[in-house]
Amino acid sequence: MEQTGGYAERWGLDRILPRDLYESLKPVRHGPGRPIVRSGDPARDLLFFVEGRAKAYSILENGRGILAAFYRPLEVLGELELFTSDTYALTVEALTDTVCLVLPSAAVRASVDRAGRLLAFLCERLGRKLGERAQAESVNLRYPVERRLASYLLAASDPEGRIVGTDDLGELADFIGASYRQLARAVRRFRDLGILDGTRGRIRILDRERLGPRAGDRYDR
Amino acid sequence: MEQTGGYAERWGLDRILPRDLYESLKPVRHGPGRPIVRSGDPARDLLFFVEGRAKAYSILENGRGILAAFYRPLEVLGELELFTSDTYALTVEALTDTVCLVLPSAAVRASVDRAGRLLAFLCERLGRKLGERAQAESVNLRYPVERRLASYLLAASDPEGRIVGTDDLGELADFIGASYRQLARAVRRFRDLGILDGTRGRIRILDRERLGPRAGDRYDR
DNA sequence: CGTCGAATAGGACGGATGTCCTATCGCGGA
DNA sequence: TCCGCGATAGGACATCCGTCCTATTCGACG
Repeated sequence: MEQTGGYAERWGLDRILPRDLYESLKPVRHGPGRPIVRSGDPARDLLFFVEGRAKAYSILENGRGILAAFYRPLEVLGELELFTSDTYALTVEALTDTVCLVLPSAAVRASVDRAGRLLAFLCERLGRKLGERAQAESVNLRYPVERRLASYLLAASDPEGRIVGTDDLGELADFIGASYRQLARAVRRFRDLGILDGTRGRIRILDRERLGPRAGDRYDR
Repeated sequence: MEQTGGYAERWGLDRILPRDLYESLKPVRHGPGRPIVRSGDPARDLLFFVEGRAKAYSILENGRGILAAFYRPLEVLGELELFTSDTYALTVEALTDTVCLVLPSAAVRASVDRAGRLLAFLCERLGRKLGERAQAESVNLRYPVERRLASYLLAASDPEGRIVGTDDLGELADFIGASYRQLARAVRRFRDLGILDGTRGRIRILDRERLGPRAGDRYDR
């Protein structure tokens, strides 16, 4: 059963999955730029994202996108759709080489009575995601871009100022729901203040301290 | 055990709850304007909202609010926090006389192994809420207020044009993430076009057909 | 019926944001 | 090294939007 390369144990999936489900886990790999699940495709699987980085997004009718989240292990994909929907809501795209352990959704639904731990785990993840989305929505909707940028940088950087999420302005614009142009203006102001640095669509934090007062509510509360 | 007034059976809670949890359900009533749960309070209970109407909202540091949802039975409150958080994220306020059947969260957490059906049910509700929030966020963030108004009216009205959600412009402004003023401008334009009617902060749909082309993505997909 | 007060409708203005477009930059190839 | 192309930085402008303020309206009450 080491076809899952030890990932299942490392992330404790052996403790939350009934034995039969645990044994039916299958690893699936995707390289950078490849879609792991695609919005609108039949939601047949529940996936445990155990290796690499990925981003989740959706595209609206008017062609504009929302970058919903950046994923790193451990993450679950397809849990939103498990009891709710036939098709995936978001496209999740690998940013690096990734590994997912895959379980057919139908098998999970069929073992509800034995899968209390798994379902509790999924409730926890869903609760967390819902909380995060609600918070991000509020911030995106109720603060100007400059404050959103400050919020993001605080939420996505460590104390030394290294950015954990994305430092790509294009992606960031989609994430905080702004145009590239407007985000660039905010970056410019922060650069003039000596808070940020960077060129060619990338940014670097110079003075994390001074971001706080400019941030308002944060994305990660 | 008819202290729950038949609500538990009507909504099928007897089929998803283990016997001991089912028997510990307690009805709680709240009148209009009363908070059912308050943002920031300890999240001690899981509540089944079985009677009346309510609204859920949060307030940001800058004093601005987000109206997250309107609830009518059957709805679940506190499921987001069940495995995730110590405190309620949103304030839920009764709009009419309401009844909730209440279960201590700790009791639910303690019966994970027996509560597969309940947890599956909660996963379904969470998945639905998450999907709805994500969709609403996208629309709010990526379309101008006029299109959001059209989207809302389509999502919240029946084919004859009766509004199911709120017809109060103040509440609606919070819900779609706009200022009252800006929403009023959009209402004005639609009124000039003969699509809407109404005064004193209330609206009525005259011509539902013509909303479609003005809507873009909808809140309820 | 007239008056008063609270709430609504709408004007004025400035700021925030998006779109479009151009100048500039950086890198790869000749 | 120089040239050319794709990408980035930033200007110009129109629109969307929020805040502030005032006129108007509706209803309650005398």
